[in-house]
Amino acid sequence: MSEKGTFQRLRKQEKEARRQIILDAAERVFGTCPFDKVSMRQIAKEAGISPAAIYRYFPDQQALFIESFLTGARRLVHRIKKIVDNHGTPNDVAAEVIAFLWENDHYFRMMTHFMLHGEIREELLERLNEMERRVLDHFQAVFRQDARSAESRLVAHAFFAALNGVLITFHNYPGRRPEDVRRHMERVAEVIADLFVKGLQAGSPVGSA
Amino acid sequence: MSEKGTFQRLRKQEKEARRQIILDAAERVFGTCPFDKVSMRQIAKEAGISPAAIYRYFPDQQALFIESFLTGARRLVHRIKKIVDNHGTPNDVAAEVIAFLWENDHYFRMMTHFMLHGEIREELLERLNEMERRVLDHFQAVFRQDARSAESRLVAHAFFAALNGVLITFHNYPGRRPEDVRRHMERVAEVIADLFVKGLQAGSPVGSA
DNA sequence: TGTACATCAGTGAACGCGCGTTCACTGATGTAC
DNA sequence: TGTACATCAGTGAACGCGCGTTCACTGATGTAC
Repeated sequence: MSEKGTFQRLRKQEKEARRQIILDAAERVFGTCPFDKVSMRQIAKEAGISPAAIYRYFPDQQALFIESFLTGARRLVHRIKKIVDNHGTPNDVAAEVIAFLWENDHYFRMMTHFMLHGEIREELLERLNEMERRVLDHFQAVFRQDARSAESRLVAHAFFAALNGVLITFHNYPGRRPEDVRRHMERVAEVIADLFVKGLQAGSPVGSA
Repeated sequence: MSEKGTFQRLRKQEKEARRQIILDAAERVFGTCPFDKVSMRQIAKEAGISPAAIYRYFPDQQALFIESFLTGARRLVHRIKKIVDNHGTPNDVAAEVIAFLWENDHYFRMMTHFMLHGEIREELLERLNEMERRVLDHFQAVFRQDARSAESRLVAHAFFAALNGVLITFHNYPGRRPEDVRRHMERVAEVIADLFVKGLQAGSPVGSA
């Protein structure tokens, strides 16, 4: 009985390991190919299996993509948390977000994809939301406002949105070399972080004259 | 000779009118169908012609889409200009941008599409850039900064990016009714406009301690 | 005025492509008696 | 230990779809003599 249990556990672990191989392959493909060009066939090829085999491990493409995205998002959240814990500034956080999503463009692409092209299954959406909430918690903390005030949450929302906007707006900045685009993003993000800090020092964010 | 010229001019006008019919049809299709689902076949159907006929008036899909986008963008720029000319505030501008791009979702979709999924032909890109420059000019003006300072231009960039970010980030805000989403966007945009104004009053946007 | 030709808008069908996903099947391994 | 059966990973080919675009063609109108 206990041996049988062990066997089953082992097989489950092996299955999990193979699942991870697919995720890793997906990761690599995302790294070399624009997100919206990535296909199940490509991922299968990179993983060394047939496309049909993927469906033993993931119900469909959406589940696989979101799983892959969450892996990266967890890494980013972890980095943000470290900065906030070490008494970093909003500008430090902004720089980290820009850097991470610049260097891991596919996560950024997936994020905007999920934000814009809805139709995400309820249970997957919940996992995305949970991630967003964690980001917002950290953003709220870095501004050192009263964490329970609704306005402070709104500021976190605004900061999150603004940083996303920077990444999107200048993504295809025409006629610039990539390093110039990145530098521009960093500067704009810095302006935003700076204005947020100064604006918050000046008074309650909304309504007070 | 002069009659011949008139004839040719008339025919050119007629051709232009038919071109406009296609653009209007595209506009209507965009209004009822998510941007990335719109096809040449659909537009042709709405215009009452065959898909092949479209190619007499536009070299390809990209040219048609960008032309359609520019029509809407021109309208938005015009509204922004009016607000700035009438001494509106950044918050007024923010509200207008959110309202317009909320109500004309397809323009917003196209904008993000162009920003993210590059590969736009040089000559069309230039027309998009020109539009962006006009928006930035007005943004710069509404903050009443020194219009020639590089920092003031950077603030305009930041404001533009932040507003885009608001529209994208909360576009699919889960489990909310559309009017709640819109209200949320308005509030977040208000926070941003407010923090920008207060932050600018507090001092030079970047670098000054 | 009549005729031969050129121009051009527009059509229907097809091309070629790539995609996510499914299906019938193989072959290996584990399980029960 | 041997045998019949169950389980399951994985495959190759195909399904069904929709897309942007092209092509050979029609038919109407304008033009030249």
